[in-house]
Parts: sequence; structure tokens; C-alpha cells
Amino acid sequence: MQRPDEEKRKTILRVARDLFSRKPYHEVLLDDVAAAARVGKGTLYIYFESKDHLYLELVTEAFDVLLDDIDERIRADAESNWKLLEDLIALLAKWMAKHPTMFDLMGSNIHPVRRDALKQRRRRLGVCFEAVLRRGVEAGEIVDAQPELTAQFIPAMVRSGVVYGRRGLKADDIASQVVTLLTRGVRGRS
Amino acid sequence: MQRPDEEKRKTILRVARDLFSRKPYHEVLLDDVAAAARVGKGTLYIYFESKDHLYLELVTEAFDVLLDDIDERIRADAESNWKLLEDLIALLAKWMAKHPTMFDLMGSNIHPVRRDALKQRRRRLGVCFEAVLRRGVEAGEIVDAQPELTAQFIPAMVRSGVVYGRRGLKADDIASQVVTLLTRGVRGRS
Amino acid sequence: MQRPDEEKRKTILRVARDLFSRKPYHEVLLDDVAAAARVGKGTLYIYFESKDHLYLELVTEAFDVLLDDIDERIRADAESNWKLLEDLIALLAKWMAKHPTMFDLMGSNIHPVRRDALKQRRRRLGVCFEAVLRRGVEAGEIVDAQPELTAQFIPAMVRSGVVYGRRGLKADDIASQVVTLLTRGVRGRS
Amino acid sequence: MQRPDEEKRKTILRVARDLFSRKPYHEVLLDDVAAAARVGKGTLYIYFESKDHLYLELVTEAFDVLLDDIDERIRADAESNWKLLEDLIALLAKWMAKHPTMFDLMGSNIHPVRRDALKQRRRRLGVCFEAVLRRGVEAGEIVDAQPELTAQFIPAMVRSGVVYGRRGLKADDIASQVVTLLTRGVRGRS
DNA sequence: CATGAATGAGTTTTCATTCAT
DNA sequence: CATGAATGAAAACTCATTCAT
Repeated sequence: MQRPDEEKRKTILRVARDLFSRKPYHEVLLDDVAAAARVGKGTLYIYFESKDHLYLELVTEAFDVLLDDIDERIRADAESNWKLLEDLIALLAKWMAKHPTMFDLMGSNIHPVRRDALKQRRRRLGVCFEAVLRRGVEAGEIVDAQPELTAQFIPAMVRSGVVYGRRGLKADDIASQVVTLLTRGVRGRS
Repeated sequence: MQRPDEEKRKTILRVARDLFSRKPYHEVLLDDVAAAARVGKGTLYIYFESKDHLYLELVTEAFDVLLDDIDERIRADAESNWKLLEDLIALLAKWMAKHPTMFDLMGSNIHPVRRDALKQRRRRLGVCFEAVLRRGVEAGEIVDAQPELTAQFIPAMVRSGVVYGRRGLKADDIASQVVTLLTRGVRGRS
Repeated sequence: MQRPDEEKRKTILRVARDLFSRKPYHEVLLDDVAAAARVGKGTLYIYFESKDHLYLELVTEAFDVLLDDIDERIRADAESNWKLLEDLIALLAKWMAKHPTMFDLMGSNIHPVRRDALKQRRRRLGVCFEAVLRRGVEAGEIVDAQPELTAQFIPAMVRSGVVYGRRGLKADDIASQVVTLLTRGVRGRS
Repeated sequence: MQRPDEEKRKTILRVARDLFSRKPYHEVLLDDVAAAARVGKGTLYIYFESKDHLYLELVTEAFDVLLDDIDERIRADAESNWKLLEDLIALLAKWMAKHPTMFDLMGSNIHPVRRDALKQRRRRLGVCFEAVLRRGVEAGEIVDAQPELTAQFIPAMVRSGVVYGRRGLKADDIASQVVTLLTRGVRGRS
């Protein structure tokens, strides 16, 4: 995807990500984006087809970085599926802390057509975890009757920790609590 | 002489909830709401101060129903805190299935001033679960070093199941998977 | 003009006059009028055809009182045309002090069709003064090459005194200054 | 790249002045203004903050032109205060003939907050005349016990001549009648 | 007659997108 | 390529008027 000025493109995306992280979609004006990126408003349309497309690229880009990281980790043979799972959770927590509103963004602000591109990413994330879980099940490391649900739960837990957790909570704290839950739940052995 | 009609108010809220559940805030026109409720546009302004207020009422109302149900269940002495926890999760799953987008709505569509009313509800939800967890810990039924995080995880898991789970998934399926997780995690005993 | 409840009609007119004197036409809501008159909004439409008609009646009514007073004074043989002129000015000043914004109201708030009814009244006022001036000219009491202009000037002066004069200015002060001007102007005899 | 166009701004003001002179504030739609100025509706909002602001600028601008002209004339040492007074009246009459409704506009159409800017101008106009009158009194050219009232009368007379005078009346006719009145009134010397 | 809830045409204002320079 | 002035469709909200009770 070679563009006239790849640098400028990056700047716009970075600046836009900032704005979209702070305000809801409809409160972020392209005037603001242009001003913050120090470019003319028309320039935005050289690099992005529309506000929706800019927004979409923004979110998917961040997402894709995560998904790539996850893929890479998965491919790098881990010592066990459980260890891999722990690593992925740590990865996820760190990423989520950096993009605290990225999942909110997925909300429903965007045009339905574009929305699907986002849902698909979110789903892929689940699929990654599901795969690891299933392999763990096969390997006897994991016992889970509904791994596809658990796979959805994991990112959801991480996100809720980041978004609703008390101030000062570290990504590691969240990750370790998720792991604890997956390890033994919270029920006392009586 | 006609009297202000509580029935009509309900109708508007119901109809609006439908629309806001299907489309993002800015795509729901008051024209649509009025048309769907079979009332004039001006009528909306008799019952609600503004679009924002209508929307807020919509979400908080649904939320408050849930919170009330939860409070009631908590007060009705349960046989154990664990049983109570299971009940609340079932309750939550059922409610969430009925309002699949209610948490998304909380996202970032609404005016910042009003947004707080929602955040506060979400927080109260966490507080309820946290209280039950802590009591469980005291009673020796539960082992959890970070109950306030777990309390956030629970609604998040339920929501992710509803929103991203495969079609045809029942509220009960989700609830039971959450309970399973909380009970023993997914790690195999090797 | 016998109406169901002449009293209620009067109340509405009085109350509306108050409101229209304080705020521009479009800021006076019929809701306000109805509330202030302690009647239902629909009731207004029993007594008046429309907001415009109510407004029109309001202004013309006050005007007609003035015009009637003037006519009466004119018919009552005065000792001289000059004395009559002085009396009319005093009358006018007193009336204007009671309806300070009545001429502003004539401004251009109202529907063009209705507007003419007002212009006509204002003109009639000029005509009254013009008639007196002309008779004064014939009687040799007055020297004026343009009595129809002077006739317009008189109400204008009185109004400006009421509207823009310093607080606490009495109707008599204004009237007497107008009379002074008409008597000898302000030019020094050198 | 286009530059903000001062010419366009002028066009809009001129066109808007025309419209506001013919119709009351609330009957002048920004659609009309935009159409008449041959610009898009949004363009109006580039040059003016709101309808109110456009309107205010319109009126104050015209007023300020007059006030500047008057100031200039006053500073240019006149042969006598009386001659100066005559000049100012002529100036005023000419201006008023060009903006027949400018004083009506001041009426009560505009938002209260903005209204003050106008009242202040009208007052300044009075102050100018008052200053000249007082100097004339000191110089023995003028005899007037209430110059501040006379100062209010002068614009009022001119205006009434323009607004209510017969068709075809020239600014000069009005000015000369005002001067005549100020010179010797209309009372016959018997 | 009296009421005030209901109505919806009418207005201002916003903002993504275009395009002349 | 870059710009930012221009555009106008779209949307929230108002309020005179109607009409069921």
C-alpha cells in the first residue's frame, strides 16, 4: 500500500486515533483531525476515502497489530498450550491497556457495511483463543466443554478490567486474575 | 380534555428501545421514533426533554430494572452465597439477552454530561457482584484475591457471550459456562 | 361585539398587552398568554382568530382609545387651535407613557396584511394633528409650510422622549418640551 | 486554495440588509439570504456566527457609518454650532432615507443580549446632538432648557418624516422642516 | 364553552464532502 | 499533491393551531 507520503498518512492515523479514543465518533470532526494533523481538510481525502474509512482503518490497524502478534506467538512453538494461553492473555492485556477504548469504538457508531469488518476482527480474536483452547483440550491440559465461549470470555474479561477496573490497575494484574480464574475458578474447595 | 398518557410514554420508550438497539444513536432519527410510535414528532418533546434525555431514560430504565431485580434477589436470603452468585448470573444472562446492545449503548454515543449516569449504573452492577463475592470469601465459600476484578469480569463475560456467541446460544448456556469457569476454571488436573 | 364572556376577553387582552410590551412578538408564546390569563390555550382561539389577530386587536384597541380621546377633544370647541394643540400633545404624552412600546409594536413583526391596519392608525393620528395645524394656519395662529410633516413629527417626538428619555422623565416634561419647540424652536435671537 | 473573501462578506451584508429592510426578522429565512447572495447556506456560517450575529452586524454597521460621519463633521470645525446642527440633520436625513427601517429594526426583533449593542448606538446618536446643542447654548446661539430631550427629538422627527411622510418626500424636505421647527417653531407671532 | 395534549410544517444550524486555486 | 472555502442535505427542535374529551 504505497502512498505518496506514507509519513503523512501515519501522522493522520495517529492523530485521529487520539481523537477517536477521547470522543464519540460524531463528536470528532474532520476539521479537528485535519487541524491536529496540521494538514488541510482536503488532504484527508487524498489518503482516506471517507471519515468511515479513516475510522475503520484506524481500528482495524490497531487490531491487526494485535492479531499479528498473537499469530506470531502461536506459531512460535510454546512449551505448552497453557503457557501459550497465559502469554496470549498477557499480550492482550498489554495491548488493551494501550487502546482502552478500541473495543468501545467497535460499538455501533459506524456504517453497517463497515461495521462488519470490525466484528470480523473481534471474531478472529476469539478464534485464536479458541484454537489454543481446543489444542489444550486435545492435549489434556484443558477441560472445557465450550471452548468457543471461553474464547470470547477472555478478551471480554481483559477489557472490563481495563475499562472498569480501579485506577492504577496494571495490565499484569488483570492478566494474572484472568489466568487465576481460568486455572481454578474462585470456588473454595470444601 | 386529554390527560398526559403514561401508556403513550411507555409506548415511546419501548419503540425507541427497539430502534436504538438496532442502529447507532445518530442513525436513529426522532422522525423514525415518532413514526414507529405512531405519534407526532412534537409529542416526543412533551414526554421527553430531548433526544438525549429520551435515550438516557431508555438505558437507565432498563438498567434499573436489572439492578432492582438483583437487589431483590440479594435481599431474599439465599441458601448460600455461591447459590446466590449463580442466580445473579442467570438473571444477568437473561436480561442481557433481552437487551443485547445495552452495554454498547453505554459506549460513547451519549453526551458526556449524561454519560455519567450510565457509568454509575455499570459500576453499581459491579458493586453488587463484588459484595456477594466478598461475603462468599468471608463465609469460606469463595477464594478470590481480587473480588472487585472478578465482579467486573462477570458482566463482561455474559455480554461477550450474548454479543459474540454463535447464533442460537441460550442465556442459560452462557450462564452455565460462566459458572463453570468460576467454579473450577478450565485447567486440567494433571 | 358581544361575546360569550366579555370579561374573559378583556383579561386576555390585558395580559397579552403586558407580555407583548415586554418581549418581541416571536418571544411571546401563546402558552405564556394562556398561562398568564389563567385559561386554556384553546380558549384563546375562542376569542381570537389567531395570534396575529389577538396582537392586532391589542394594538389597535389601545390606539383607538387614543384616537377617540383625541377626536373628542377636537370636537369639544377649544379656546384656540394652539391651546387645542397643546392639549392634544399632553394627551398623547400621557397615553404614550402608558403604552411605551406600542409604536415599536407597530414595527414590522406582524403579518403584512394585518400590518396595514396599524399603519393606517398611525396615519390617522397624523391626520388629526395635521387638521388642527391647518386650522391654526388658517386662523393665523400657526405658521407652517408643511403641516403634514409637523403632524408626523409630534407623535415621533413624544415617543422618543418616552422611549429614550432619561429615567424619571414625566409625560408633562416631554409634552412641555414639545410645545416649547413648536412655540419658538431653540434658536437664540441674536 | 481560496481565500476568505471580504467581497463576499460585503455582498451577504448588502443582500441581507435588503431583505431585513423589507420583512420582519422572523420572515427572513437564511435560505432567502443565501439564495439572494448566490451562496450556499453554509457559507453564511463561515462569515457570520448565527442569524442573530449577521443581523446585529448589519444594523450596527449601518449605524456606525452614520456615527462616524457625524463624528467627522463635528470635528471639522464648523462656522457655527447652528450651522453644524443643520449639517448633521441633513446628514441624518440622507442616511435615514437610505435605511428607512433601521430604527424599526432596533425595535424588538433581536435577542435581548444583542439588543443592547443597538440601544447603545441609538443613545450615542442622541449624545452627539446633545453635545452640539449644549455647545450652542454656551455660545449663546441656542436657547434650550432640555437639550437632551431635543437631541432625542431630532432623530425621531427625521425618522417619522421618512417612514410616515408622503411618497416622494425628499430627505432635504424633511431636514429643512426639522430645521425650521428648531429655528422658530410654528407658532405665529401675534 | 373550555381545555391542553397532540400535531407537523417550518427554521436554524452542522459537518462530511467537493473542487477551484 | 495540498488546501480550505464553499456547499447543501440532513436533523433536532419549536410553537401556532387543532380537536377529542
